[in-house]
Amino acid sequence: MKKERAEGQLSGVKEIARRAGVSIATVDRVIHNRKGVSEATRQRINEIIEDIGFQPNILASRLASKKTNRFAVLIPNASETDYWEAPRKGVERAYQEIKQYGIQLEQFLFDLNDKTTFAKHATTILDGDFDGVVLAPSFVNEARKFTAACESRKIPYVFVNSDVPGAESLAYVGPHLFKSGRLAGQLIRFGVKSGKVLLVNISREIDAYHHLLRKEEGFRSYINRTNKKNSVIHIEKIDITVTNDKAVGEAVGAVLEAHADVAAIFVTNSRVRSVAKYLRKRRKNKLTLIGYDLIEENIGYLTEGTIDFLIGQKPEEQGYLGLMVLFQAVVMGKKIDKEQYMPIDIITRENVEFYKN
Amino acid sequence: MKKERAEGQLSGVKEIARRAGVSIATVDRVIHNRKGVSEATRQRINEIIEDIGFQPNILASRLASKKTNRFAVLIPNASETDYWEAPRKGVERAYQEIKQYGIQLEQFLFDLNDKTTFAKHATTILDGDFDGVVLAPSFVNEARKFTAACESRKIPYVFVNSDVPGAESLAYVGPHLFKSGRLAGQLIRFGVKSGKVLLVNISREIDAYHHLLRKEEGFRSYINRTNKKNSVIHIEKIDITVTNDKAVGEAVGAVLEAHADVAAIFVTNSRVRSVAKYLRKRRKNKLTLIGYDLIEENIGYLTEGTIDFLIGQKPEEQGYLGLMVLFQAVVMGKKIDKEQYMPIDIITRENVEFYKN
DNA sequence: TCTTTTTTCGGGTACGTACCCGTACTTAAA
DNA sequence: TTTAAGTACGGGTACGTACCCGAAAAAAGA
Repeated sequence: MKKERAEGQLSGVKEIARRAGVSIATVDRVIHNRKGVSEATRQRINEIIEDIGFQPNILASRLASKKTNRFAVLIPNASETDYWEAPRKGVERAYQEIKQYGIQLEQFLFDLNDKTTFAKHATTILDGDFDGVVLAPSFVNEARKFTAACESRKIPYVFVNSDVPGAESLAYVGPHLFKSGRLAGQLIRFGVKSGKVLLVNISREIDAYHHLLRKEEGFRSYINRTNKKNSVIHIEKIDITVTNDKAVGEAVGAVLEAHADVAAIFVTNSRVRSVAKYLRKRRKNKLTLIGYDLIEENIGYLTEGTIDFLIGQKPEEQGYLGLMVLFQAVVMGKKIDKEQYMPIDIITRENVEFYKN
Repeated sequence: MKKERAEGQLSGVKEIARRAGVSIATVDRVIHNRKGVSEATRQRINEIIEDIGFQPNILASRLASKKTNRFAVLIPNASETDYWEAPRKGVERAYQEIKQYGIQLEQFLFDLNDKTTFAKHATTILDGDFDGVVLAPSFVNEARKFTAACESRKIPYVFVNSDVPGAESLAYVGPHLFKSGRLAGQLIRFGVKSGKVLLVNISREIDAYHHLLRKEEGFRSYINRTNKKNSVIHIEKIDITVTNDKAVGEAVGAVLEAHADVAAIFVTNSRVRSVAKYLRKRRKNKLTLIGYDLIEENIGYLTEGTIDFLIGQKPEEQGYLGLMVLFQAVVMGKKIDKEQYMPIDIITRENVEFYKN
């Protein structure tokens, strides 16, 4: 523990002021692009800043300016599946790290079964004088409206979990959906050399823009591209919009009876648990089963062997990074990569413990 | 952007002082356990601190106390394999984040082929008045000596990449070696139903404590446990201590000729590239090949299909977390989990791009 | 030339905490 | 009782930056 910080006299506004022969206040004006400085001195000071590579002391800066930034988070609540608990945790963790910089956070959780809750919260946020928003655009049209309003109010926003192409978001933090579908294809082919594979989409509403479909495209892309003469996999597919376990079981069961040679099943989201439940009851554990997300039920089926692979999308990390990106951009003025893809984790019984929570 | 930070008057030493009817200086003495305060007032103040849940403003604190902490990093240089470039990057990234808190960092890179360079740097560090060390205990005995010296000097240290059981380290940040071996076993079995599997250790010196052996144990544990009557995998094994490509190729080739029914090869570290090079030349691409680490050459073989799986250990994250853990413990006074296992990433051609660098 | 307005700048205080220094008060020694 | 040696505490300044306010200088108007 030394005293006398090394850079003490070399950097800092004081040194700049000294070199430029002006006061600290003037330097400060230049740094913050405020008016009241002649063009000549402004340039002189800027040169010196460039010269010594001035980096403002964020601690002192945030301390002196009692600025408070308000950020909003708009994501689904965790009632339907507990998937969204993880991003919440990540957001919370990020918040704990940055709140000492004078950040205030408000969380708005909407109901995945009720678009109007999204819209309602969106309005509240727009009226709430926020400096940035992290949101999951689960309802594409509603999200479009909201982000358009943000843009006109110059409120930066960050997408997490799924993207809305064309929007002027600060960044997207989430998985590359197409590629994660391809990965599922590769995993299937590693264990299944030929035969039929069943692809299952389970979601209350599946419209043309639904992100499940992009995973499906990726999956088909891989399987079709790697079909060789001595190794052909054929894809069967069903969309299931009634999402309770019973309905899912019946739907899947029907296909399996019609196609006895199905060797593997790929479920495009965390609902894989419903399929696992069915397979387990029918003792069809030999089927390779692949799905998404480390929710508790899925982990159970993975551990006991019904599910072979889960694909993880780092949900907590998404929440964490989503808020951090906003912070870095708005408070620290850093440039941000617009696309921040999460690693697509392959999770098995043997490594699941290191990915939990 | 609001002014008037919300907590302004509610927390802070000033408020504590007001409530206790003492001066700020006295409160400060209590907070830092300095002497010069009567037991009565000390208790009164501590109660108030508890009461309002006082959390010191780290910004102001670090600003006011011009304390500088010096940390040292002692890891291999990146000459032998470029694996160690990643932890370096991680350390650097952590440093960029914390240097504004008055942290100084010195990096010492030793030669993996020369124990004496480790020892030499160790001495320098011990003489250097550091407040903490992050080290990779590549040479177990030398590391033991060093950490013992650190303990007697009360210098906290953190292990990265591999652990030294029994040491009083602040934490271990790295993979769970045994479990990562098990994972390799599972991946192999997913593609290979029965036959022989070749396990290859490649390292200049392989003593009883070598961490490669713990991966081997994990691998054997999985394979043996899952051997069933209709699906038996037999493990062949070689240790290779001459590490150039040619020697490795010859050694592996000899085994493959002797055992024509080897269906898969598991290399316990990043040297898998040497085996891949051999297999590729001999056009034995149908063999399943699994190894470790996302170094450039390995990625090449993974992409073209010679290597099927790489197991990643998040090397950059290890460096990042290693330094961060030290920072959190020494500067922020946080309690640290002694075991910080990295996720064991399964990497294939299809998801490798999201794990790079 | 003398005002008035505008531009340009410096002094000084504040942010929340750390810590030096000085003082009043207590206790023990003379 | 006087003196010395603590003990308990408060005042005040500093850290590096932000920003208010007022003053000097320059420009514009008269």
